[in-house]
Amino acid sequence: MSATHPDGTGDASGTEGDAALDPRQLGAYFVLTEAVSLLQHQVEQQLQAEGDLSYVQFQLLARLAHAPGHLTMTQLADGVVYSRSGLTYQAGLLEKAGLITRSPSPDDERATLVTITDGGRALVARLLPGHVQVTRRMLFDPLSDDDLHHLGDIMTRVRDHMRAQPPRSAAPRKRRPKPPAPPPA
Amino acid sequence: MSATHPDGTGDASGTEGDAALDPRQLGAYFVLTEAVSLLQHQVEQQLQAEGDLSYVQFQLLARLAHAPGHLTMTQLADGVVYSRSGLTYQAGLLEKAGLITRSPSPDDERATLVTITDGGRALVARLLPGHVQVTRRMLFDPLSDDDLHHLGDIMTRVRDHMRAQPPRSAAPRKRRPKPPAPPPA
DNA sequence: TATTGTTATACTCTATAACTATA
DNA sequence: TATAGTTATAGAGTATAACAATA
Repeated sequence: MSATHPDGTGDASGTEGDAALDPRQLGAYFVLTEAVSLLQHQVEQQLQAEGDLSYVQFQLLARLAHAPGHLTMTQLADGVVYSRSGLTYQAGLLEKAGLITRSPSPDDERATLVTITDGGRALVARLLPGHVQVTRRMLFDPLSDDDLHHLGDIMTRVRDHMRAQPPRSAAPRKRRPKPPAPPPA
Repeated sequence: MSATHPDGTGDASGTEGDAALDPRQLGAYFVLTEAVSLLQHQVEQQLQAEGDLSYVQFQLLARLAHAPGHLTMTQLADGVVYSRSGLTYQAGLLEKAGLITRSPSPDDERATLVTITDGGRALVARLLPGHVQVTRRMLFDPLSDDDLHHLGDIMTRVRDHMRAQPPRSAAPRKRRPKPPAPPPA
């Protein structure tokens, strides 16, 4: 976190070739993220309080509960974004809690099949009403049927658009290469 | 979280006393959180790559940049949700990076006034175009003017509704009380 | 006594790289 | 060689509680 070149040149405004967001877009963006952040916070509170689960853990369980059969680790990770090791960590916790089981796949010996247990299903079932209640109270109470329709429609298009986006080479700088330190002795 | 279908277990539906979400609401909710999660991830990547800032840090700086004068720690924390100590931690990082300064308030000797430095403003200015570009590419490209209007309107109402919500006593269980261990000897 | 902010500490989570084993 | 998953480890972030200073 370095304030690289703090040269005070006001280069924020649209002189860069790429058009900037207009105020309405910026406003919509800010209010969207703010609202979702508030919602997420409440949801996390509820899941933690009633089920001792983090949001990610709930997502993983819900995903498994909705899936037809088993999922491999990779399939399970897909869409929950983070690294393999992160999933291994969470799966370890969930397995220790008796909410899922892991077993080798018969099709591909490298793969691990993840299965939700009855306990896992029960927990999801137990948490879902409260989850839904929070969501409704926070998100849907102020919305009309028409709003709901619009919101679902809009965000579906946005989501599909996002999913279709290529990984985008536009990541200009890699974190920091960090030369490998020579091993001692 | 595939937005689409509700769920096979059926235990979400209204047998609990409180009305459950209907499939369309559930779908809208899932797709909303999924889309925002994807967006946030991209935004975080960009801020990290181009400015070595976390999203929270950027939010804090942006908040300061927009504020008329100084903000106290408490004012700054408000809306970014987390604990005082968390803010102190982040403020420490930002101050060390020369992006903000902290000074005692003349009005209230207990309070600390946070001020964004020129370097901080410059950094925000430098990051904003890319930030905006990611946001536009991910969020606004697939949206019409009409969509944008609806989205802003809807989420503003949602946000206001959320902000107006009382802290809600409905937090049934506190984390875990954990009895204080008696100090040894 | 209540409030503002800091500190100390413990814990959770995520990411990177090295590793094993299968394909 | 590439892929699936795990492990080790390090780092960032957050929360809790105890604390000091001020209102």
